[in-house]
Amino acid sequence: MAAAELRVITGPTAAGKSGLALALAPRHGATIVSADSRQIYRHFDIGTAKPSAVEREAVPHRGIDVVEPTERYSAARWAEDAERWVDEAAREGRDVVIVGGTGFYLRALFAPLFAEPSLDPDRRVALQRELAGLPTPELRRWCETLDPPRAHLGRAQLLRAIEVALLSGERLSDLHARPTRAPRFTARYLVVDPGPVLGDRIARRVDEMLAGGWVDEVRALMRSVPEDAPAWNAAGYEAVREQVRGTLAPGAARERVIIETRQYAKRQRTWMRHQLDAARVTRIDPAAPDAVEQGERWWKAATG
RNA sequence: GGCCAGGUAGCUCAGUUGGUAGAGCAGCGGACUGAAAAUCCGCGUGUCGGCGGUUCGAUUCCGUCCCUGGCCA
Repeated sequence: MAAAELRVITGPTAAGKSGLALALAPRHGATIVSADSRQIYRHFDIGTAKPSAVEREAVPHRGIDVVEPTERYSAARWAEDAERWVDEAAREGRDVVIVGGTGFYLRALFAPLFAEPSLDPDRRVALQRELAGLPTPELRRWCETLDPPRAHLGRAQLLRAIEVALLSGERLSDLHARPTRAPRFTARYLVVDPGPVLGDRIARRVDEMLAGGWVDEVRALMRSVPEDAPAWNAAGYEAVREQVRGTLAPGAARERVIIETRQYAKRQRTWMRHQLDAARVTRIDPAAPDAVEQGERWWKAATG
């Protein structure tokens, strides 16, 4: 069976992906499937810019509020869930559009990850505890002997490479080289990016979040969610936590959040520039007066 | 107006006993296979406030002017 083509609206954070999707999806009776590693978490609403209740009322959404903040989610899991959401929509006779800026999640769906060997959970926890205390250069040295091709990567990747090598006896880089199952879907991307004004849009959105009660949201979450829960791992949340703790002045926290968000947007652009198949990408400036019409044309265009 | 402290990278500052300068942050580029809003890697020429003077050579010393902050009038 040939892989079906899915529409994907992506682009850096705060570019206006969601707004465009919300304009296009209802016209075609489509369900929005979110590809966003932070909106996955329940209760982290304002700072992750989740669509509002009204917007979710107007258009069915999947991929939002999927797990608790303490749970570790993953690209592989999202890809699995996303396939299910797409299938569900198909059964309901609905079209689907994937919307989100987590590039790694998109890749996991359109280029399936390798089949992970089973790793003993107990040994894994013990090993993780041991490795957590080691400085990054030390981990890098370990990786240089255990799995050299991965040794140039970041701490999170080093930990994983060491873990897999020690627990499975196989190198992650070797596992990656094995053939994976064929993707069920191919992507047609609409990359939403307003260009140089993105920085201003980010600042404006941060101010809206702050005005919308983000600090109160964080204060409440600090009471109910453990300090090291995975969900905290989102741009800006740490700065707001510091503001709540009183170790960072509100103005400084706002600046910090804006800077971190811009840096995140920059990383997304780098990813999209190099990792997305350019032949499948249509770019769009959300500020163009005919942006929705352009989106409409993209929606209807059939490729290959 | 007087005295004092400063004016060095976009920002905060270090430094040069005279041989034209370097950190952090920001910014830019890049990596990325179950934590990805994460995790990492690379990139530092800037009239050293202006103008004169001394000197082979001044960002550094001297003079003067301008600007900023503080104190005194």
